[in-house]
Amino acid sequence: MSLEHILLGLLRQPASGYDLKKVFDERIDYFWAAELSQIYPTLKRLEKRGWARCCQAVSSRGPGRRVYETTTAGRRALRDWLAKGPEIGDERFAYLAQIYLMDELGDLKQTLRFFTVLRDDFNRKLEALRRLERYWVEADPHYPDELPPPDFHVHLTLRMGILSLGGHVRSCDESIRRLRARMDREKHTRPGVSKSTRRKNPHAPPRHKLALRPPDRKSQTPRARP
Amino acid sequence: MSLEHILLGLLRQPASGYDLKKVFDERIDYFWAAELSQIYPTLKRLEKRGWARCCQAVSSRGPGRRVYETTTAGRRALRDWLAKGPEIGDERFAYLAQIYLMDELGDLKQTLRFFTVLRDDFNRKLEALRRLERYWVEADPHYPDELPPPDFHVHLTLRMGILSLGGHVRSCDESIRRLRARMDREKHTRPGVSKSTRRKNPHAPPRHKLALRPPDRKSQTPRARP
DNA sequence: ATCCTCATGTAAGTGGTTACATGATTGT
DNA sequence: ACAATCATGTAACCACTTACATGAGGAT
Repeated sequence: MSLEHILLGLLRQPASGYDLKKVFDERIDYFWAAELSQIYPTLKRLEKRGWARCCQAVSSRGPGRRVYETTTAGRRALRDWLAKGPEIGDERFAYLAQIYLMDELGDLKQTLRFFTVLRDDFNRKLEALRRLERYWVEADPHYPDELPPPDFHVHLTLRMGILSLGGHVRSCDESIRRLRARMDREKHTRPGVSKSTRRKNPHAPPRHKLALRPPDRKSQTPRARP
Repeated sequence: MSLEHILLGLLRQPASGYDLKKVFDERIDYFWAAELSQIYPTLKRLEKRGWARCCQAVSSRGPGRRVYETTTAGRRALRDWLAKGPEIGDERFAYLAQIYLMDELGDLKQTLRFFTVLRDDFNRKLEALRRLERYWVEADPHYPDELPPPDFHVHLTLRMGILSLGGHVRSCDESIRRLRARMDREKHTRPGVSKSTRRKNPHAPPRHKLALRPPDRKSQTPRARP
């Protein structure tokens, strides 16, 4: 479980479950989400396993705080996780599945609308990360070159987030251009409802010429499974 | 559940659970994975709900095939799903979490190794998709402009996959450049084990200057929750 | 004989979400 | 008085994975 290891990493600085939730929402958000209802039991599990220790603390309001901290055994587990290389699961992208099947709507205008919404969403997230980066640049005169190692790694993570989101936005832009080009071509060659934009019979099953297996089937990258 | 809707889309052409598994492994793989043990119960559920119908068929070897097909009610459900806009969950990226916490290893060389492995993995996946695209280009003289709508949407999906994976590879390349630059600088300014590459005390908790909340906290994009 | 592919499934477990329960303190 | 924030948690559910069970037919 990755959440366990992430908590191990964050708890190198003591924090309560409630504190951690804020860290996720305010800073980790763009690559990992976590709910309190999952954080609390995970903390207990870490404690039971000896990877984190807990001490009670008082709060000005509300119930007593349970402040956790990673133990040396916990840090060993964290290092093992980091050292065994990148964990790339088979990520699932529902929006790609939607595009794959969107011929069902039989209307390229809807596909176009879908892509613009998608683009705007990626772009909003991208802007949020860029704001964060700008803030760091302004706050620290020698950002990012002179950063101490922990901050440098945080910086690397943020850069990855910004660059890959930028890639997503550009992907959408390219698709939107292609879509518009195709729609223009159809409008000019046969005005009115063309046979390509609107399905003649919406109940006819779609025929995928392209959905053929590629010739070198065996040489395709197999999914990484542990 | 997205798998339900994906099956609804794929079953516009009749197929058995076993057939569908192959479709996932050979073509859908880069944006959605599915196991047989999940596909079979889902098919039953779709049938019970009236979104798919099933008919028995014989097989030359092995038990009888249960061939499913989407019903008109099922296609309505599929269209509703597609029409209600992109489904962008809070994707989790364990490898970004690993980078975020990798200062724990206290050795930039290991971070660099991590990034090169990551880059190679993205690149292998990218090459697989490019091979697929090349195959389509060669097989069809007027690819992609003259494609019928279903194939055009499959094409759009593949392009999105290729472009965003390309973005990931470039992100890794940039990080690798930055890492090398920093390592070079350290080597020249203070030869031997420098205080930036190696942690003096591996048990000291890391201090994150950058892990501060940005000034415009409230204006950050909230996660989309339905 | 033994293994691979075809073809169906079940059962147990994991990682995560949604909804609910509780109660103190502070601000409007 | 009412809502928001602080702070803890539980219970039920959901999507998905791993491991297991079964058995026919063809290939080595």
